[in-house]
Amino acid sequence: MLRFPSTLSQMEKPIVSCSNIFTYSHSPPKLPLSSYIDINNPFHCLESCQSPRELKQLHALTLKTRPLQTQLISSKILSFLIPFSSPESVTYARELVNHLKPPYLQLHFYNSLIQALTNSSQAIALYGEMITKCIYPDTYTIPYVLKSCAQSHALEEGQQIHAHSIKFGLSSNVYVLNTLMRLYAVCGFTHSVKKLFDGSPERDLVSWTTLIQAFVKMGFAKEAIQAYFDMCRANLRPDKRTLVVILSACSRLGDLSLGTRIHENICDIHDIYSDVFVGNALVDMYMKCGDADSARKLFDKMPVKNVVSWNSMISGLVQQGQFKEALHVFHDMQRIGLRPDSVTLVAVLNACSNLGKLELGKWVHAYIDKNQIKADGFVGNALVDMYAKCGSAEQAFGVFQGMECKDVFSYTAMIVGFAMNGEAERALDIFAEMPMVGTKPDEVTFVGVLSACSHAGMVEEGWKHFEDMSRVYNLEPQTEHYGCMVDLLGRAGLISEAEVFIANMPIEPDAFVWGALLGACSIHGKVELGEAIMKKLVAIEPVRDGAYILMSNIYSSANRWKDALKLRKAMKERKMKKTPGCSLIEINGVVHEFRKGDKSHPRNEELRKVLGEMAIHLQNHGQFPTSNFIT
DNA sequence: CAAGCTGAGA
Repeated sequence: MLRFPSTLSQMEKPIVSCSNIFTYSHSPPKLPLSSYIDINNPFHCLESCQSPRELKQLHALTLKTRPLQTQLISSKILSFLIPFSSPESVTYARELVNHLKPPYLQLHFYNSLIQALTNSSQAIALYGEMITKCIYPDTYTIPYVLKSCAQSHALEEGQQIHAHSIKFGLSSNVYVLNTLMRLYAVCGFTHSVKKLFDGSPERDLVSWTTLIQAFVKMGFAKEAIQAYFDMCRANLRPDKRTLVVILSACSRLGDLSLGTRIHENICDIHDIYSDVFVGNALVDMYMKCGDADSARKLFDKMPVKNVVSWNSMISGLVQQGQFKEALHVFHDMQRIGLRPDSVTLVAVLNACSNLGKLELGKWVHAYIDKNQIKADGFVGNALVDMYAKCGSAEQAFGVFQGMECKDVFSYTAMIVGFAMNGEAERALDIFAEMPMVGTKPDEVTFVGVLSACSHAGMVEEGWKHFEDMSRVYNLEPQTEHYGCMVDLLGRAGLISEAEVFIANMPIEPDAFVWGALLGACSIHGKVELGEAIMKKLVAIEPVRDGAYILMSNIYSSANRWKDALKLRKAMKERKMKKTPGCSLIEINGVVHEFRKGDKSHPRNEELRKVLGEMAIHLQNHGQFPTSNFIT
């Protein structure tokens, strides 16, 4: 006998008075209950039930009037409930299934319920109960439950179900194949996906799409493209979903010509502008391949745009270093009244970091608080980075402390942030916390750590961390790390140590490393060594101006004006232009940009007067600017 | 008896 305590108490009340479930709309209201019920067939009232409560009343009533038919009744009610997918009806149905026994308990009840529960992690448990009751899966059960496994990354359960699919002879079904492939794809087992695909007698477009997707997800973009061509060769035409996946492979490869080719193909086959997913994938592809103009053109032509379309534009521009343009697009987005989501805000914060737009960054922070967006993960990390790069290490630290789940990126942002703002000690304190919370530093973290040591002149400490990289953390130092070490040694005046260090490098020193040593020569006035490094640097990257400038500064400080002039001339002959020195400051929301030699600022005269006074003030206190202070 | 698998942006 079923027990539904709340329902029973409901049932004791006069049911007629509380609803119209047993009546038809034209029925007179106040007749006794018995006159509405067809005693021979109480189930024909089912369709008039309008709420779970009414259904429970009918259920209770039928159980009372027909105590010998509880199983039949429950299964009838269940059949009626199945098409409704509201949470209440699912809960009720799940309870009914618990009490049913074969032959009333049918496979399709489980199938429907498992499907309805795919998002709730109960699907797997229900599948287990089904097996316990000796009801065995068919080609519908397996895909539903596997979908749930894939969603919750339940690899072990998924593998057991994989075994079931073989045991019950279902593994040649293409839906079973596709969902199995999906399971292994989300768990990162690309090899298993490929093996399943290759071993299957039947594949459809979904199988190909899933295979390509698996390759893309794990960064095998070339294999993804290869599979795409294989698919075309097998005479299958891509659909919208395949195209989205293959376009993202082009994005990752940065292969503009392939991406453009696929774009042209799409125009032949589909009306692409009707699908916002394809449009977004195209915008993203053009952006990641460096063609911002084509991306913009496509974006403008899209008849339907959503927040992802805007985000693709904004983050694409940020990635290309077009920060001001990115903020322009963001303001357009606000003008049309589209609400930014966390992805938008991350991109905007990134632009703020690079432009020093502290005010806008603060606005984003306020927006995040006001809209109860969690300042965790990407958003939290972007906030920390923004405050740090805008010079507010304290506020960066505030956000950092408030974050519930800090990952490597959070720690790295904070360490680099403190290092950049001259707080080497605090940077190293944060670094020391990492082992305590079990977060493993990565290569970038060490760039922060080493540069902190470098700026604070902590030679010993720097050496220790550099050695720990490979010894403790199993990280191979890259040229950036060698560059930091050269910088650390060089700044501290240990130039010959730095030279030995470079000579012993296991990898080829690049411009970054030689540049650091040249910088040290510039600080310590080492002309001959500088000249030797200069030659190497020009050989590695002849178009960059940095080496020329540094070297010419070395000549100038050694009063070798002729040599300095010669270098400047050589630059002119090679048509190299010096990248002008540039600084930004934001006051009351307006960014003021100053380039070397630029006199265009409206308050230029005043600024120069103040700078002159500051120079005199500094000199009176024994500080002498090393180069032209006023330019 | 009813039903399924695959898509975008940090």
